[in-house]
Amino acid sequence: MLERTHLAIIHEVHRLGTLTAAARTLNLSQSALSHAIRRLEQQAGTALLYKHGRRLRFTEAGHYLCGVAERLLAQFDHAETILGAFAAGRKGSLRIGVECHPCHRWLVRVVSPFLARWPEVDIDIRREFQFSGIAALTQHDIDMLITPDPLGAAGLCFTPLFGYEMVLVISRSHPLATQQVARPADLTDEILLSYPVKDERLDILNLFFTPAQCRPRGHKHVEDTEILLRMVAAGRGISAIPDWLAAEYLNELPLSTLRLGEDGLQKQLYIGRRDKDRPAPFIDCFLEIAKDTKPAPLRAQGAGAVL
Amino acid sequence: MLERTHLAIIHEVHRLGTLTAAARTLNLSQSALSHAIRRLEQQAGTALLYKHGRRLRFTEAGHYLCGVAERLLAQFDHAETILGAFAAGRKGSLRIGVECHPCHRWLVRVVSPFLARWPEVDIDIRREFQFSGIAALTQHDIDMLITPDPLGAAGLCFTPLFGYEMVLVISRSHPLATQQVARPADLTDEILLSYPVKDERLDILNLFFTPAQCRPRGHKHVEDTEILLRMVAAGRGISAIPDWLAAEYLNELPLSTLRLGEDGLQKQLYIGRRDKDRPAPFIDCFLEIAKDTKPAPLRAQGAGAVL
DNA sequence: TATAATGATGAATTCCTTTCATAAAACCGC
DNA sequence: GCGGTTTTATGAAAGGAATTCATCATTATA
Repeated sequence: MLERTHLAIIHEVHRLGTLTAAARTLNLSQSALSHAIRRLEQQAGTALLYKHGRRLRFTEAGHYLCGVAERLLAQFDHAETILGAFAAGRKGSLRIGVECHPCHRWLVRVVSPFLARWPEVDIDIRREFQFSGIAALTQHDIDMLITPDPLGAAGLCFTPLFGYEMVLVISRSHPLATQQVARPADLTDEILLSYPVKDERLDILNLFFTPAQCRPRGHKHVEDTEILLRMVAAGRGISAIPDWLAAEYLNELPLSTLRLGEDGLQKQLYIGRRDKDRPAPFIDCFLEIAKDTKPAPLRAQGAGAVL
Repeated sequence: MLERTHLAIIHEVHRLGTLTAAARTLNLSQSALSHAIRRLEQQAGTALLYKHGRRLRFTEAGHYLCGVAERLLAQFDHAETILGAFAAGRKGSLRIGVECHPCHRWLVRVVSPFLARWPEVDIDIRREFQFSGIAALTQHDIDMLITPDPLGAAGLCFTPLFGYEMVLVISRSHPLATQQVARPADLTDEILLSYPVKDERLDILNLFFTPAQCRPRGHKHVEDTEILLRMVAAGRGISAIPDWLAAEYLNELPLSTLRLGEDGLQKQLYIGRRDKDRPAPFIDCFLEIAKDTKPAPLRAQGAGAVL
């Protein structure tokens, strides 16, 4: 069977002209090369070299193999280089799952410096999971998960990123706009606008309405943050979004924010990864950048601010 | 060092999903594969596979290597196929030396069916030799030599192709045109036209003039057969060419042919090749076709015919 | 929960590669 | 032409790396 060694021998003999010289550069004995070539010729069933004087010349088959060697050896070398890059953790790809719809704007601010720092690492961001983000992480479908719900799972670990408060956003012309705090009972006539996520993953339902045993009058899904907030501003519904996200839009749209209940709906964003992973350096780096990246140019503090 | 074996293992594991199955198709034990992968991982410094349940999954580096394997293994396979073609003698090239200028027209009639029969064999025809055709053959510069002068040389063998007669061609309006036989003394006032070949290789000098201790008045070289014969027809000189070649032109040009001396100048064309060569089948095939190809549509028999 | 399937591991073995020693051939300078 | 040098070829011995064997650990399946 044709092996890389054979190609290397053929190549060096071609380059240097003699077995002896090739043997030197390959750190082998001349005899070893002679035997190796002989074996290869026997297996191939055709001569590759023949003696011309006391030098060697290539037969046609030998010349052909020489060309093969040149191409394949280069590919082997390249493969080993890349593999080395993997080993050093320089190259790879980071598949990031995001279970936090409004995080997109924050995420791009993390990704940009990361991409500059790790030019050979590709980033892939996924929002859709067959089961859950946790499962995707466990099954190696993604490498990191950004989520506000660090559900315990064996082999995973979560690092807190930053805390934030989910706030109610309503049109500035809404009757409640003058209040500081919203109570579930105040909102039973409203239409809730949310990202297209299952109900059980919506904190405003889980932690606000359901405990109070009431629901909004209706519930619609809206994909895009900007459109969602414009609908809210137009009085078409209410929504709950992170405070820092609301802050970004308070300038542009006639919105008001209210605290959800007396204590507010406090959340924390986590970044999760597999425990056992040999820590690729760029994963740690991503984590560092993520931790250092504040959620947004936070111009409003907490809920109730209008600016 | 990354070897073909590693690629094969990676590839089969990817294809079949388990070490055990891959080991079966590779005729190795499961243990062998496990060890091999382990070694490779250690050398590469990065994991390639990891256990998921009781199956194996590829890390990113593993996936990368998988792609490399697919590409490289295909190239190895292809190289071995080609090498097999060389071994079977289907592929190669035939460098044919020709020491017989007028043979060109005959040669193309041999080469055409040969090329059809051996689509993977290239033919290269050479007329110029640094020393002699024999030397070129001995030194592997050519693989076959077509020559009328089979000079003995160690390691070469010659096969006779066909006999022919060198005949004198003169203009049909030449005073000698009515004669059957030319004698050297008749031609001492003539200009000899010949192919650009050294004098010692010209039979008409060696075997006709020189034995009679006389020479033509002049001697000019002409490269092209057609031009040479047109010059002869125009009375600008005389020449000696094979009878079968003359026969081709007797229709078209006002030429006459005369026998050179009482017995004519009888020649034989040979094809020579190296003795020791592992007989590539296409060399034998070329020889067969050459033997079966008569020199030309021979419409005139012998010298003296005019048609 | 017992059973089957799969991978991992350490030690022993086998097989292939390499080396060593030497011969043979070819070139070089005298 | 003849030693001296350079180069390849070869057979036997040595060395080392890949493979196997036997076994354990883990996970899925019935």
